[in-house]
Amino acid sequence: MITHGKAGRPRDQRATGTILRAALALGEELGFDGVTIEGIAARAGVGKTTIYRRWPNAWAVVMDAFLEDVTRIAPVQDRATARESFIVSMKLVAKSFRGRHGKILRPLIGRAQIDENLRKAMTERWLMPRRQRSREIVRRAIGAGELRKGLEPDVVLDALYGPLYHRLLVPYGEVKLTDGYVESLVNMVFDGLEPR
Amino acid sequence: MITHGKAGRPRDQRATGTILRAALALGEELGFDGVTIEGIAARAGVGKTTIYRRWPNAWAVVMDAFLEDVTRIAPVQDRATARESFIVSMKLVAKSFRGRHGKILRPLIGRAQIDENLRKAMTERWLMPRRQRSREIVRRAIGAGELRKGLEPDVVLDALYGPLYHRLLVPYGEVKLTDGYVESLVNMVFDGLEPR
Amino acid sequence: MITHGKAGRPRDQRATGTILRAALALGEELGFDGVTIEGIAARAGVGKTTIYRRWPNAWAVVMDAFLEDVTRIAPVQDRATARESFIVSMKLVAKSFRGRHGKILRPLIGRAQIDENLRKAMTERWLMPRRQRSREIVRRAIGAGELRKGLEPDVVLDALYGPLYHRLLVPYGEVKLTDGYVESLVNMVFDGLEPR
Amino acid sequence: MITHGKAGRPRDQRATGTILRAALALGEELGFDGVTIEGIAARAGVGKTTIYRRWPNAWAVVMDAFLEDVTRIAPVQDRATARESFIVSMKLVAKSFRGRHGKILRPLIGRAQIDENLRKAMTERWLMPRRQRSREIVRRAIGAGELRKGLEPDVVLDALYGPLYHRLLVPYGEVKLTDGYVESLVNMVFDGLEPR
DNA sequence: GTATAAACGAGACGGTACGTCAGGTCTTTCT
DNA sequence: AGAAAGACCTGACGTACCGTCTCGTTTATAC
Repeated sequence: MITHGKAGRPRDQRATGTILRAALALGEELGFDGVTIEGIAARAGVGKTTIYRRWPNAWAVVMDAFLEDVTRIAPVQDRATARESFIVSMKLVAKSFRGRHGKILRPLIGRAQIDENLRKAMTERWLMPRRQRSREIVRRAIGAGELRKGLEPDVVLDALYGPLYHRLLVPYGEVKLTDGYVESLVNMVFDGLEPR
Repeated sequence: MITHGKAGRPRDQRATGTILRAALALGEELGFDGVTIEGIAARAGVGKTTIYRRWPNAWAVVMDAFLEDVTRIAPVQDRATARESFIVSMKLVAKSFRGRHGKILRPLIGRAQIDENLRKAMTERWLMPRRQRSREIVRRAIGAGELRKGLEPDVVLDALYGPLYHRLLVPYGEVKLTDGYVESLVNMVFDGLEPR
Repeated sequence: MITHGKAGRPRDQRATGTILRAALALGEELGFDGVTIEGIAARAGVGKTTIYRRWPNAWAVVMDAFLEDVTRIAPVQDRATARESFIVSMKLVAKSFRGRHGKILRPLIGRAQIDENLRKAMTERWLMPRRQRSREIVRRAIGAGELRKGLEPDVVLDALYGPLYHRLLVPYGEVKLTDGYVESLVNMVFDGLEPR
Repeated sequence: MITHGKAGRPRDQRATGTILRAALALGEELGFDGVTIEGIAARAGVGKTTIYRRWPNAWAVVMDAFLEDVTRIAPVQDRATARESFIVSMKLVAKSFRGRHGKILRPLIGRAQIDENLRKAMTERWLMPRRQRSREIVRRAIGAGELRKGLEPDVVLDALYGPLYHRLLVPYGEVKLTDGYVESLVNMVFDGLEPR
């Protein structure tokens, strides 16, 4: 009497989408700490159990809603030179930080400081893949002689992307993530601080 | 008949300390999202009103408890050269991130993404003063010819400190904030990525 | 092409029995208010729909399980005199109250105070038939001169059986339904309270 | 430092009353199994905790609401003879069964079959006191020669009151608790079933 | 030295959301 | 077409904290 995982009513795929959209809408209206399982359920016209069957808590829903479309926004760009690749890629990232995604991302990374599962999801489904491809660009540029031999790709990437996240997350003033900022940042890191 | 704010029983100064210590203890035991006004009150043997009279919510208590001793930990160091100053200062910061303060700081910065008052407190009472002094070091180094003319101090500081906070907050892997990392990071940024 | 009520898979008759047994078992383990359609289904290894196809709710299942065997337990006894008939019959009833059936009957009558369908089922399938036969015994005894003329059979039966149910259901102390109690009760009612 | 059970804000006595009244009102509107802590709280304009602080569940509230005024309704009456005392007392009981209290009492006794605390409350706060006084009447009547020597008061009371509860709780037909019924019942029990 | 005033601990108050359970219905696949 | 499995929406459960509000008590300044 083998029931090979097919018995029973299948999960309603439309419900999943409705829930994700409701979560984002609520977050944008009330702020993401105001997102509540009960709120999502009411907004999506869905029972609470239907949500709990898919996610363990409200933040996990928001994270999924975010990851759903973040991947196609701001993908890592590959250009002729590393310098150019990073300027283009990072301008895309800065743009998404300035816009709708920044509004979601800040609370999400914030919450991830406390919620280990959230942290893991963010790492595996978003950041690691980006890192991978970026590391490749650095390695190729080293091989091609564009970048100094002996550089550690991860340190390089920290030096480039670190400041972006720093400005997003760490509140030391009112500085903005403009395209100009990205350009002068990348150039500065490529050229070094000292006079030649 | 003006009673110039001196009438009535004065606030118990010992209670303030007890509350702060209780908040930290609870945070370290349960995680900082498990810190609750009721929990602190019970732990400190204090009424809830006594806490609400001093702080608006539990995170504000934790923030105060943190700021209380963070200032004397890892103050900005000033050495003969900017490169040296940053290496020393940032090693202190890295050390505090690796230890007890990192455990508190991560949740706090996390929560500050959502709580505007927390963000403001952190900026004004901790980050801005540090920035100020660091900016001065950069400016002096430019004047002394150690650093390239025309550099914007804030971009420089982002390039140096950004990666540190990035590794603390953004989960892309298991890299650690060692002293060696700080050294190679600072040197890399000072020297630039390209071969000379 | 008429398929007159024979089409499709026939109901599994064994399932009916399994369900009834599961309901009783659960009731005896958890108390009868802990009996749940989901619980019965899980215990009987049966889908919830299979139960809903046969009964409207959990109490109806329990009622059926009870009525299944209550009829053959404690049937109304007919002896030479009414007094004897009632002593024997009521001792049987008292015995069943003291035992397993009392454990089920109390919650059932309790629930019947609220659930009109339960009340109806209990009346029609259990109590009315007994009443009928008991009334006959009373009427015959009146005709035979054993009982006073002009007595209303229903009042007589209330006076005899009422105390039994009273002790079962109404909690005024710790009195027990012993055989001795039945005997002295019946004799007292037959003889009257006043000295002759 | 003795805090003699007086510390803290005292319970709001008006809330207690509002809750009890809300519980009864809901019960009469929806039926007593439809009475819910959430419903009572909403109706009374009170937080759920305020109810849970006083009672463990909805039935306990209903029981308290019932007991509140049941004591002054239908108190045990004492007349010249036992026969008269019981006729008057039981007519009062029958009347209350026919009216508002019967509507509440049936579900309550019903639920008490399942809920041991309810059973206990009903016994101690309502039934036992009545029993006590009724027993006294029986004993006095025995002493005065109105009743046969050697009668057990509890069996006598069962024979008198049992039928009343029987008709209230056990569904064998549509017989009503009229004054006439009470009279013929009491007389029958006093006189006995057999012709003299 | 007696008011007056504020802080204190305790704990009740009306709320919101939690995560769970069961209800009764509906939708699959299997027999 | 019935059965099992299991998803669906609904509604109530009992709990935890929220931030506010009495209480009675304590501790200080002001008159």
